[in-house]
Amino acid sequence: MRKPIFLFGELSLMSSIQYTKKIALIDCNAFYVSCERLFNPKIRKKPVVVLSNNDGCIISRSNEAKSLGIKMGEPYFKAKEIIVKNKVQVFSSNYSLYGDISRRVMRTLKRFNSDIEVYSIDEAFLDLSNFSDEEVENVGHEIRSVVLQWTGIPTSIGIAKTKTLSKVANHIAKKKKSGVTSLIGIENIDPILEKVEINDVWGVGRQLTKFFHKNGIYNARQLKNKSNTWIKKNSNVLSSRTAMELKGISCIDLETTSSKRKSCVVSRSFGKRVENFQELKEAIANYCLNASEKIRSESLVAKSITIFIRTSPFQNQYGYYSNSKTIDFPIATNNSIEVVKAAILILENIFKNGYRYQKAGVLLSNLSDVNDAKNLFSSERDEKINSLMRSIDNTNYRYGRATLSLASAGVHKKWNTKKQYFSKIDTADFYCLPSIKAH
DNA sequence: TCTGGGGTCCTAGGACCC
DNA sequence: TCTGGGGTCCTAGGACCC
Repeated sequence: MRKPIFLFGELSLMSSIQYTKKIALIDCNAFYVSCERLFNPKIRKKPVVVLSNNDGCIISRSNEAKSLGIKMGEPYFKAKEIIVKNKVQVFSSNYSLYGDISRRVMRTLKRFNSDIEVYSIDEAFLDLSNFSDEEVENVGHEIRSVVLQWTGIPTSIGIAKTKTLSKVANHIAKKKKSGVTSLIGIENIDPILEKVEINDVWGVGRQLTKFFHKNGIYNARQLKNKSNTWIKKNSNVLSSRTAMELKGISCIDLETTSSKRKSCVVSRSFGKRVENFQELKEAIANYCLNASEKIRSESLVAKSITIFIRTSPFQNQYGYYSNSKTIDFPIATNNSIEVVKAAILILENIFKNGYRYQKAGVLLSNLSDVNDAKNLFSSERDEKINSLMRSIDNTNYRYGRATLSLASAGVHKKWNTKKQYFSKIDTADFYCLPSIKAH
């Protein structure tokens, strides 16, 4: 839950009774690259990049790769020349590895305070309000060295009074060798905020940057000092929140309890363009199996399903087509068979012949807890299907995904994602343990 | 030839109602 | 022929995040 934004009168009242919060943002440096390096010491000092699914874009870069001018999010084929010339090590992404290392990092952080918000796979906010102004920076250094020692992952840590300011602090920490920056106890942070470009502020994306530039706001200090009335009138409540947070007034709370998700998407770009209906159907069926399994594992059921398909937005010579459709299930479900059935029905509806499809996906939405969703109509048949789903899940958990599947999901999977540079490291696999040769 | 995937929240505008 | 105004709810799409 977010706190309301304080209006003028309340402001002085609130600040007089509010104790100073201290929020740390811990961010893993070049996280995916760091994970690959853990298991491959030879690439420690070398330029390394990790690619997105389908080996499409560059989504993680080591410092050495950054200084070669390789950009975040850049398509791989565009950077290939620099990569080859400089012998940059390239990896396809290995999300189960990164997820596993991430959990280890978060577990380590929890030892410092259980009030933690795991914000993303490589970031967490930690409440350090219990420490004094004087000691909090040292605590940051302590966290950093313990995480490095226990997990091998280097981090940057920013500490400040609000989440947005701790993001700013983190941004500064990234450029420092010590890797830790605290803005706690600094009377006037304007000179610091002045050096932070407006597009580097958390919550300010491309569109807002354009808007702020048009209105003469180029850095974080300028936004901070802009009147709240002006911001609310000319922008929106989110910008207003950001500005308040820059002023040191916390508007975005730490969310320490993980809430249930509201939607679940599984979508992929194809390794090869797909033109025929049968293959598209197989792909969609596979995504449905993944999505249903995922929500089953979280005890959720979906009321709605959306299917979308599209051709490449970058290659218009073949004609662009994109379409999606949503339908509701009669009764909320997480049953793979029902989900696949509904999906194919939609696909038949939106599929058009003669296009080279590049991507497709399924979205399960209007999710609710399976126990809340139990209704009067559940029958013996439902129980049987549920127990079938459970045994499929258990089998697949034990013997690997796709051990049990549906016929509609196909076997050839010509459309499957490209993963040319996969590191094949599996932390749950005995055979992936580094070996030590005995004499 | 080759351009990721998975989320959340906000808002404008349409549908509907009285 | 002339055809209100205001409220609520829902949804699609946009913007943002990593």
